[in-house]
Amino acid sequence: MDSIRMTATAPKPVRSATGAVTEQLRQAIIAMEFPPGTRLSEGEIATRYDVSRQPAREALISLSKIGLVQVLPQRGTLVTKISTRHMMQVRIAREALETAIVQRACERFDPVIRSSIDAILETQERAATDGDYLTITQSDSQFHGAIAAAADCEMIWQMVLDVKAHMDRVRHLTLQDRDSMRILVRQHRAIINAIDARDPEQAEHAMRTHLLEILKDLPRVLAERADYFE
Amino acid sequence: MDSIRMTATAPKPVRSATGAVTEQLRQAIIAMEFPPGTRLSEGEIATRYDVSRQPAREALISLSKIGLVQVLPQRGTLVTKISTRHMMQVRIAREALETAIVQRACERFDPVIRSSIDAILETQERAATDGDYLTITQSDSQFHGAIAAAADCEMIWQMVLDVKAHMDRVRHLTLQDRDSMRILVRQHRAIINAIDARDPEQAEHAMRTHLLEILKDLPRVLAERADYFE
DNA sequence: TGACTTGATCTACCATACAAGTCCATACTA
DNA sequence: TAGTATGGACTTGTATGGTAGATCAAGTCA
Repeated sequence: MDSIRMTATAPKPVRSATGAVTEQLRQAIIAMEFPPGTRLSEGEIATRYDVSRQPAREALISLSKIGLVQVLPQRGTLVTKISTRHMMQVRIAREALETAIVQRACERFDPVIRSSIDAILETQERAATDGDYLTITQSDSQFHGAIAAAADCEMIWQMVLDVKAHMDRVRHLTLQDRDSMRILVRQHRAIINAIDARDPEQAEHAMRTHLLEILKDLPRVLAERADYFE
Repeated sequence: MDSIRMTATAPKPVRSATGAVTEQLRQAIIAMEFPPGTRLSEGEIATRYDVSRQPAREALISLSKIGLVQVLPQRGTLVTKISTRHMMQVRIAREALETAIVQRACERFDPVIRSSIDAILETQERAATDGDYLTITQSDSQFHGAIAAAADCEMIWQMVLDVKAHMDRVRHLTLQDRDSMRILVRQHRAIINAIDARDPEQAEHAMRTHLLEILKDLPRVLAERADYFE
């Protein structure tokens, strides 16, 4: 399990309190531990993660830049509700960035990183048959990140990570069955095959359909959990 | 002059010390008031803008997220040098995002905002003949922002603003002559014409050539000011 | 009754003090 | 002289006190 941390997407361990709180809080929000609309506060976060108010504050500011929380001056901080209008832009942005990445990947693709991708796909294959949701999501991020790294687009990948957080939050609401996991792995293979063949149009198309798949359950979630939306 | 603040791209006035310092520092870095490699420090910024260390610190953190400065823990903070590798990704990212915006603009374009764009173009026309660099850059940002707003892509525009900061810094180094200003206005007209005609391919093409123009002087700058690069 | 005032109690924001790591010049030692 | 400690002057990171603004409920006056 620890070997996957050697891939290009492995985040460097954060030693600072601010970084630690930011990361934990980010994951907690994505995992719906703090549902949309939840009222947070610097002091609350501080005591929860056993740090002072300052790191807690800076963590909230960081997440507000991404758009996961909303800081209302002198009033409070709350977890942003999901907005279909916002999700539309998130989808467009991620699609634009990641299709650009795979197109560049068809021109320039680091062979060393390429060889490491097969292992990621195998991990996904096993996780799909096992129905292992956690491993699927983690290795999915690794897959996309590895492609970006191989295409020398790591700065763009950082941008993708920010918008991806919103999609991950929605995805966490859609209960993943084995079928959709298998579809995901198949789509991943289609993407990497197109890159291997240096076919930009095919790669772009494969990536686009893959990303479209992620949000196809959004209307259902909207109907079921209207309180999470605005 | 104040009427232009009514357009969609006008940032809401920041009353907080952190916001004010962030904005001033950002513009100062873009204007090369702090050249790449300059060593900053929280205390230094604090005294310069007459605030305490805390707002200065948070401003530096914000700019480090964009990539304009680099915070080295316990060591210092410096203005990031220009990297051709980084600028390549900046160009790809902005191209991807803004072509996506104009494509969406061909499907959906707010007529009220559309009508305000003509005034922006006229302002640019005057500024180009006058050789007014400041007005050109300001209204350029307004033009792109207005298109994003009309296409209901304001969240994507925020992302563009971040990467645009890097391109603006390079652009500030290339002394703008009247000819290139006129080219800029002509390209803007080509973009808006394509959107008016609801021609996605043409709009994308026009935007792409326009953005390509901005960085065409990058090699010359690299040769002249190698100390700004890494 | 209804509009307004007031005050208690939240909040984020800012200022300041302290802690800990880094760098560098200087002094010391072999 | 070359190498190594060492102490001080930086830096960012963290903790905490205090302030202004927002909210809301209770009270007051018409």
